[in-house]
Amino acid sequence: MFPSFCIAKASRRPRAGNTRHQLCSSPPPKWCIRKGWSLARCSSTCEVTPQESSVNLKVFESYFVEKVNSYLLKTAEAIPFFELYFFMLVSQLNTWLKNCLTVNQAKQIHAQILVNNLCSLEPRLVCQLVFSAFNFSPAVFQYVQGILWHLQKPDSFSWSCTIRYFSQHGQFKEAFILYAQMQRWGLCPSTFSISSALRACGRIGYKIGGISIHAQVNKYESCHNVYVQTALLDFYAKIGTVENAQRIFDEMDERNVVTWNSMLDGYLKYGDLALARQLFNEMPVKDIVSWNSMISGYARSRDMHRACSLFQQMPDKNLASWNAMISGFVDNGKIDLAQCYFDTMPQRNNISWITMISGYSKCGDVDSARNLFSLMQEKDQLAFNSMITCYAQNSRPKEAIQLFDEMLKANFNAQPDKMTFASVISSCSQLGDLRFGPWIESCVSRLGIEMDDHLVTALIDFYAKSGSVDKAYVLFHGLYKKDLVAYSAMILGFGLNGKVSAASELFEEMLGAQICPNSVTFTGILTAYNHAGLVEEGYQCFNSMKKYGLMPSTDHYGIMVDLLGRAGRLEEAYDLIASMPVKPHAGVWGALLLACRLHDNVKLGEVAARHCFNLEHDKTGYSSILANIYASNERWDDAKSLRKSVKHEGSAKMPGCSWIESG
DNA sequence: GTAGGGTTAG
Repeated sequence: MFPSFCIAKASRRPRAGNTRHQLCSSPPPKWCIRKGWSLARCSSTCEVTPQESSVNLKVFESYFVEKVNSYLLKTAEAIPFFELYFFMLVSQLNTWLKNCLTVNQAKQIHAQILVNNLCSLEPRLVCQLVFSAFNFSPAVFQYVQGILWHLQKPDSFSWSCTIRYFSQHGQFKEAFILYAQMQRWGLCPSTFSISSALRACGRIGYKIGGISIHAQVNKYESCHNVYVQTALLDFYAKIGTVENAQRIFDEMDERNVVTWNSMLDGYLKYGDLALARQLFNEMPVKDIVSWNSMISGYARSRDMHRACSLFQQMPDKNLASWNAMISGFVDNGKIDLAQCYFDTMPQRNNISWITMISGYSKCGDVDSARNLFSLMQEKDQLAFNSMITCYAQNSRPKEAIQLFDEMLKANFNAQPDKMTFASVISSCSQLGDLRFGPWIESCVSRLGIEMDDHLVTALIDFYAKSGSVDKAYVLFHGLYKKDLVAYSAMILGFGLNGKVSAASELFEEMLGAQICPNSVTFTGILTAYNHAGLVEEGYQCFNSMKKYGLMPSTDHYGIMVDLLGRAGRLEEAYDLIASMPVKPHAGVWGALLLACRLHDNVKLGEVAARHCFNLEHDKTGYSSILANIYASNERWDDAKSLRKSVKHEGSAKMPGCSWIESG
């Protein structure tokens, strides 16, 4: 509970002769107790439940009550107690602020700040709110913004702190909005609000924002400040205009190691490794960041040899150095070496674990990923996200959703965010059950997740794959920016739902919007033609892939084989498989086998089935199709002996489970 | 105060 009574600055002089107010009358009053001497509990103004107990204040409070009662008339002795109480109250509020975790708690503490007229604590509250590790939902942002707007005294420091905190906690858009608003309040931005806002613009690639700040910087004296100049340099390096970064770098009177590092990072992002290495060699002082940046630069360009060499040469290594190496091995498909470094490193943090988990996820080793995840001591939001993503991307949607449930129950440090939902929604679309729709939407609104284009695209895929293509299209229309992924999802959605003309129109629209299709887009459009049985259009589309610099994948061949096969062009389908530059997987031969079943072709059916048998351990489905082909051709003996041999191998078909019976 | 290492959608 909050302290049982309120303290406020005396707003008017108390009436003379009233002993109750004698305490405040002389010397000139500083504070008085509003609710009288009985210290009766104020109508409970607040029910904050801070993490730390308020025992000290409570102890003091009872002591105070006792003292006040016994010294009721001895004004001079009561006042020091009273002031002390006030300071304790402030310190208690500070403690609570430190532990304030939710907007609700913040609102309650804020109410107490206002009621006690302790407005000097408001900036603290703002900073604490944004500094806390809890989720930065739009509600928090709005609340913080509200406090800043209504500060009794516009305070540049609170604004700057808030901008910096938002910028440091990945809330870049918010940081920039606050930066812009700050100036509407007539506050001159400090050098560190400028650099924070620039950082925010650089991170989200908000070019206009950063360039405006650059233009504005000249208005202030800050244009010669090394931090501001470094932030500007870094901004241009991040958005990829290295020439501008270079110009700022050249014109700087004073450079520190961060300036050099930012320039180095610019070269590395730009992909000019030789220039980066030259700068690295020229640096007057290298710190650990310089070494780490250079190592990850090499790792990103798949030069693990040079990365290793630098790693061995560097005078001091920190966690980031080891993590950069692990990440490099993971990105280069060397999970064993990554594991080796992971085992060797002197200390690990969550980044090390998460890098390994995502590494195993990328190579499809879900069990190893799960094993690492379960060994993690403190699972944070990103750890849950990486494991959920691992399940989602490795076709284990049920486990993804199960883990999401655990995450909701687990703890406060791991609240789902939009990245979590991207994978959760993806899992739901794999399950293709429309009933997940309302569940997703209620979770999203309950947790205050902002629906960005990324999430909406995942939802488009979900609704399209669950059969609600109209809803998907409505969402598609509402997208802020329709990108390649969104178009591909929608085209596939139309394709799966048999809307071939809509798919092909959308494909044209996408080309008109200068968006270059990739292999997923072609999967979508080919699926559409396949569903409609449009062989010629399919062929044309398949052949046009080269025009976009794309090699048809095994999946694309599979769709074409299916399309040709269903149309009865079995020989052609077989020739297409024979012409494949890569080895066809069982899906491709399976498509031909199915087509042979459809058209009762024993000769090709046997060939296709033989390939399927060689490629897949579980032969039951394929042999069942082949047996059916035999039966249709009245080759009862062959059908019988095939079924018998499969039974003999101990993998008898589970009754009613064959995917072919329904297909 | 600035910089480096990790998790999203088709």
